[in-house]
Amino acid sequence: MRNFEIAFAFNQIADLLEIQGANPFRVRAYRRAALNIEGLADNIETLSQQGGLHDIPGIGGDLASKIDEYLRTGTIEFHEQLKKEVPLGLAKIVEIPSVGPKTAKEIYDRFRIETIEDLEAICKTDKLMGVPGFKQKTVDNILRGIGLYRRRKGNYLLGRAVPLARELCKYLEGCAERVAYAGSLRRMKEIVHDVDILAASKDPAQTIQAFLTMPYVQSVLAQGGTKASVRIQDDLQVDLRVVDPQSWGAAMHYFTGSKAHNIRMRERAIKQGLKLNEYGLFDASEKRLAGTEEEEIFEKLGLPYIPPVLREDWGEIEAAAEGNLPNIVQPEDIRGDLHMHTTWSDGKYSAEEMVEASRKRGYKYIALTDHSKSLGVAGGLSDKDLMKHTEECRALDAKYPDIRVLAGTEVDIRQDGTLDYSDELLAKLDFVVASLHSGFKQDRATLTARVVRAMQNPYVRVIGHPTGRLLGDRDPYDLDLDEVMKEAARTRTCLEVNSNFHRLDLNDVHCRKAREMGVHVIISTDSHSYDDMLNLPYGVATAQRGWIEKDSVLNAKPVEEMLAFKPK
DNA sequence: GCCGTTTTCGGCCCGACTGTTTTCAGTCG
Repeated sequence: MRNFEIAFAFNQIADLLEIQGANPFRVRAYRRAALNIEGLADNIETLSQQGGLHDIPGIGGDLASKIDEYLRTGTIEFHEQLKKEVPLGLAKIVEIPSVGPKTAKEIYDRFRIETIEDLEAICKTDKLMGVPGFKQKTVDNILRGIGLYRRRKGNYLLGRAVPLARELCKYLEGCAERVAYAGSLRRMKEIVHDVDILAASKDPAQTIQAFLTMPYVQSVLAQGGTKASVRIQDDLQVDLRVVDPQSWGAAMHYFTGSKAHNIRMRERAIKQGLKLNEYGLFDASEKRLAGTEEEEIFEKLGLPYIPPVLREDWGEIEAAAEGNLPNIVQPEDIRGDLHMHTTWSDGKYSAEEMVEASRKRGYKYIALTDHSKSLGVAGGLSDKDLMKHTEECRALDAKYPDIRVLAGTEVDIRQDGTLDYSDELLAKLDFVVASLHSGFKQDRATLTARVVRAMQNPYVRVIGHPTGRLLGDRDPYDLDLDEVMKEAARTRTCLEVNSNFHRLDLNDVHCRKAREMGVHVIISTDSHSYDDMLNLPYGVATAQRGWIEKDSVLNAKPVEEMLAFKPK
């Protein structure tokens, strides 16, 4: 997919234009286009060939021709021109918190600094102090921003941020009427850069004081009458905003975002002669029409409630207006976990222990899918052990009538695309997941062919963690997902949404694509321990962000129906 | 640069905090 390349180019154009002091609305146009291209489920090349670029919101004649230019030539002349006019290093410098385009340009014009290192060096001299508008505090802030920028590589994974945010909210509960986290965390994005907490309080000063003195706080970054920012352990920034209880709903909506979604909602309000801000929804005479509850805002704007996971301006407002919001899968729809490991391979707990843990969670069925023989490091099962494993699954199934225990495997797709067990063996199992665990560096065609071949096996029901990425650690394999999804739809092979928050694989954008291509998914935890089982909500949220409906989630179906969904 | 219930020009979301300023620009979300 060239989508990300083009989105990157547009974002960079926006940065460079901003530094040049271009029309801010023009800058915003590039940003918006980049955002929409990133969130696109379709391959932009295909879209371009079909003449469908204009259907992307924010893409008009000019940007469409720039996209075509990029697809044709690999560059955009305007982009190249800008890069000659503005040093690229300045675009990096603008990413430093507290350094915006104006500051960057000012410093560049005076000192010709082009890198973050240059900037740091000059901050450590007293040269900046002579510049109008620059004093010690400004310089200190830039230095602090540089430090923050460098550490930002440790982006916070969703699965780490959620428990932390819950803890912080709990801490503040005694000091406000209502407390909740908002922002990208509430939208359940896979990576968050900060935590936004909202509090409703009649005494904001007291709430803010409590926030600033929490035991987790390392330093205070900003504080005012209604908002404050702190840094807590591991350099995570936490922002608190305090509003009057009657504005709770409006503020929740506002601070949940996304920004693009908010802008669209405000535009919708304006068209109805109303004004929407974080305090409420108001008519022309400033009369408050809604604001205490989030639901009221949608209602007064003539929309059904849009869940936070959908608020990305990926078409949800249009869908809501037409009554076509997807009936997204819910955590309670999940009837069983179809990807789990035990001590037979590299799991921490025995098969029986995993069965009991699953019963406690109320699952109706599970598949114990230990690794196959090639995966020596993970204690993959020999042919003989696989049969013993199957016997134990059958025995457990008989012992616990309230849960169906399926004998399964996570079979390796070998480097040549064959599977690690013979069809004869696989035929004896109830549930087969096939995954890549080796040969990640193979070229696109080879990797794609491996997965396609695996899907053509009549026993393979699921491809596990299809893209192989590890957030922050390993890029996805170079796979032609278009091809994979086409074959998945044709062979009725499911793709996994792996709930491990280091993976979330498929991701939200892929899920959206799967939905559009009619591919079924399973949402599973790939549990190696009890703790891993708690990750399910992250997988569900990822599917939700991809508009996946209950009907296309294999493990939301009753067991017989699930088993009857056989691959072709 | 996009876009249209104020439609092909002239708008474009809106408010808080900081640091530098005596009234505001820059940055951020």
